Amino acid sequence: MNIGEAAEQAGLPAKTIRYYEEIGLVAPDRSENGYRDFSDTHIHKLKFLSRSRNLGFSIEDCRVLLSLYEDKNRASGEVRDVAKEHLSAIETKIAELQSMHATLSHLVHKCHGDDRPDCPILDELSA
Amino acid sequence: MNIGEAAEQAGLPAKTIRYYEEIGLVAPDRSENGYRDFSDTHIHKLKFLSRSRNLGFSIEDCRVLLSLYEDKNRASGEVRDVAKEHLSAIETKIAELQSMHATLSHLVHKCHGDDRPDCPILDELSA
DNA sequence: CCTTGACCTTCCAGTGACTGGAAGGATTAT
DNA sequence: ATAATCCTTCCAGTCACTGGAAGGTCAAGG
Repeated sequence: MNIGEAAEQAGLPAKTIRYYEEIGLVAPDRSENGYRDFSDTHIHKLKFLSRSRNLGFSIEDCRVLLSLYEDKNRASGEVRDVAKEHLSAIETKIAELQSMHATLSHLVHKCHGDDRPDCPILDELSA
Repeated sequence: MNIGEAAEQAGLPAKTIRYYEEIGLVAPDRSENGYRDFSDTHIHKLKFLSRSRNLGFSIEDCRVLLSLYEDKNRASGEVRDVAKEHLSAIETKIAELQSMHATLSHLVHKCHGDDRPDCPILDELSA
C-alpha cells in the first residue's frame, strides 16, 4: 500500500513516516515506480510507534522497544525498565509543571488585571 | 561587568546570555576591548528573564512581558492575559502527562518484569 | 490523446532554546 | 615570559518533526 493509505491506517502524517524510514525505524519495500510499499507488518510497526510516541517515549526509547518487541526471547524486565525510567521522567515533569502552576496561579489571582499599571506578576518577576 | 560575572549574578549560562543578546532580549554595552559590559539594569533584566523562563514562559512571552514591564503605562490586564494563557497551556500539558502516566503505570504494574519474554507492555503497544 | 488533479518522490530549510566546540584575542597571575 | 583563565565570533548539533519547492506518476474525464 502507498504512503497515503499507510498514513491513514497508522494515524501518522506521511511526512513522519518518511522521517521514520530515514532514521531506520521502518523499512518499507519499493514498488517499480519508486513509491514506498507498506505491508501489514509495516503498518503494525507504525502503529506500535504511534502508540509509543503517544505515551511520550522518545524516538530512541521507541527504537529499543521495537527491537525488544521483535526479539522473541527478550526478558520482560528489560521492557519494564525502559517503561519505569520513562514513568519517573514523566513524574518529574509533572512535578515541575505543578510547581510552575502553583506559583503562577497565585500571581494571577493576586493581579487585579484591569487598566491600571500596577501588577503583582511583573513585581514578582522583577523582584 | 563582564559576561562571566553577569552569568553568575543572573544565574544563567554565559552562552544563554549571548543568545539572548543575539535575539534582542538584552543589549549590553561594549568595553574598549570588545568585551560585553553589563550594568545592574542589564542584570536585572536577565534575572527577570531567568525567572520568567523558570515559570515556563516561552521566549516570545518573555519578550512581551519585558516590554510590558518597561512600559510604565501598561494595563495589568495585559500581563494577566499572557499569564492566564500560559497557565492554561500548563494545565493542558499536565493533563496530557497525567494521562500518559496513568496508562503507563497501569502497564508497568501488570508486567511481572522478569526473565520471561511475556510482556503486557509490549502487548499493549502492539495491540 | 490530453489535461487536470491527486498522489508520490527527493532535497533543503526552519522550528525552540539553547549547547558544544573550534580558533583566536585579552587579561591576570606567577 | 608563560600559563591559565577569560573573552570573542562562528558553525554545527540537539529533538522530532514540519513546510515547501521542484518534479515524476497515475487515474479519471473530456
